[in-house]
Parts: sequence; C-alpha cells; structure tokens
Amino acid sequence: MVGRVSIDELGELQKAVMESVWELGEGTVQQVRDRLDRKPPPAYTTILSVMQKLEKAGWLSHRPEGRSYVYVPTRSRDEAGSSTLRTFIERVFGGDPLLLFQRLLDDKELSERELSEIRRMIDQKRREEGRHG
Amino acid sequence: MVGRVSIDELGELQKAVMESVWELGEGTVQQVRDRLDRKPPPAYTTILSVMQKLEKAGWLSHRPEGRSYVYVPTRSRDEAGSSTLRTFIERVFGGDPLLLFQRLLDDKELSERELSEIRRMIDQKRREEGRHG
DNA sequence: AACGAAGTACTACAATCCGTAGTATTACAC
DNA sequence: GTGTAATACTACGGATTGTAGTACTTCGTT
Repeated sequence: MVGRVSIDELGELQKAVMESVWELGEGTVQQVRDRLDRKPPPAYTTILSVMQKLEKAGWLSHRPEGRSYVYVPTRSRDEAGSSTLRTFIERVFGGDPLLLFQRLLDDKELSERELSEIRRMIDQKRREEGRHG
Repeated sequence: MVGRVSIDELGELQKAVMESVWELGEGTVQQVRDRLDRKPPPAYTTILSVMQKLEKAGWLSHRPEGRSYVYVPTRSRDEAGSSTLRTFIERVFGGDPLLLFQRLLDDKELSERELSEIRRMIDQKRREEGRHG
C-alpha cells in the first residue's frame, strides 16, 4: 500500500508526525516525539511504529546517523500540499481548478485586500510566464 | 457520529451513492442502484445499508412515497463541496485560502484564458460586493 | 569480555470503518 | 391470504490507526 498521496488520507497522529518532521526538516524518532505535545506523550515505540508505517507508505525515508535513524520527508510540505490539492480538485471538482476557485470566491469571506492580493498573484504569474495578454 | 462534513471522508461507494443521488435530485434505493454501474452490481441490501448509514451520518433524509422511500440529499452538491473546501483549507493550508490559491497558481498549468477568467471572476465578485477599490 | 542504555524490528491488538449481504419483517397488490 | 417488493436489523471480514510490548542489536564503558 505505497499509494497514499494525499495528506488528508493520513490519520491524525500520522499527520501530526509528518508536520513535525517537516518543521524539523528531518528528525529522529525522539525528536519527533518531543515535538508533538500530546496529553499523555505516546510511547517511543508508538511514534517509531507510526514513522515506520509512514516510511512504508512512502512519506518518509531514513538514513543511519550515529546510533539511530534520521527520518527525512520524501517530499517537501509544499509538494505534498500540491499533490493533495491535485487529488482534491480531482475528487471534489472533477479536475477543474476554476470550479474550485469559483467556490472559493463564493464561499469565503475574502476581503478586498485578499482579492487584490490574488490579482497581484495572477499578474505576477503572468509576468513569469512572459505573457501579458 | 453524525459529523462527516467533508466529501472526502466518505468511502468510495458512499461517495458514488451520493453522486448518484445528487445527479438524480432524489431517488429510491433501486434508482440509485441502477445508476451505479459496478462490475457485479451490489446487492440491493448493500445499497440500502449504505444509504441508511449515509442518512444516519446526515447526508441523506427520506420520505415515504408509495411503497418505498425516496432519499433526498440534505445538502446540494454545491453546499457539500463548499464545506469540503472549508475543511480542506483548514486541514491542508491552515485555514488560509490565499495559500491554497498560491499553490493553485504554482501548480496547475493554468492557461492565459483561465487566468483572465479568474480575474474576471474577481472583478465580478467585487462588483457584487459594491466595492471597487 | 560483560553490562547497560538506547535504538530498532517485529508482533499484536482493540476500535472503527467500509463494503457486503443475509434474514426477518412489513405492507401493499391481487 | 398469498406473493412480491421494500425496509429493518444484524453480522462479518478486511483494512487502517493508534497503541505499545518484547525481543534483538549495537555501542560505549568498565
């Protein structure tokens, strides 16, 4: 089952672990465990298991360092967010990003500032692409 | 457990059933079953169970009509998409729609047409809100 | 060379969810 | 009343998640 591409297909703890690893850049089981602040801190082996499963699922890889393993995300938080967004648009909006955007506009209380910010982003993007039509 | 708000928290069959009901507007178990085209069509009672669970979870309601029940979505496809988007932005982008939008821009191969379409949507929205700044 | 500490590997298990459907029951048509 | 179609109720196997124990390895220290 190496195919969990989307962040929201992860369980709560799994997601929290991934967030920690992303924040840390990379980290050992201990470091991740310390960073999570959960009511009763999960056992070391719990976090270990979760991370091993995340590795099996393709979210993490590891390298030995000293006596322990340093776990590294296979994708940046951004990349993960991207595929998550992609599959989300696929699933919920039939693959059409414009539908998503329309819903975004209709739904959210976007301030005037945010609206102009979005326009600015678009113009920026246009400049990057070297087209001004 | 009445609180599954987001479409992507549904299972595959559950989602397919919801889509069918949305497409039909409303429908009986039979109608939904006929509309799904699955390799071996699931047993009538399977669809029935699924729909009963969906009702318990708040996605459907029903009214008696003739000998059977007509199931009705509690929310339109659009409304469901909206809450799904909301929870998605919450989960994946920390609640910031601009982050989502930025990722959308970075990610997707948006054509010039789509970009101007988006600008048009924004301007439209602005007019609706009666502000032009 | 033996011991202890720290870490990993492997295994397990309860809860929950999903798909799946059988069986029992009800209600209407004839 | 008999049969048919529908619903209600119950069950169950597989998967996933969180949870962690136990056993094994490895390295530093004595």
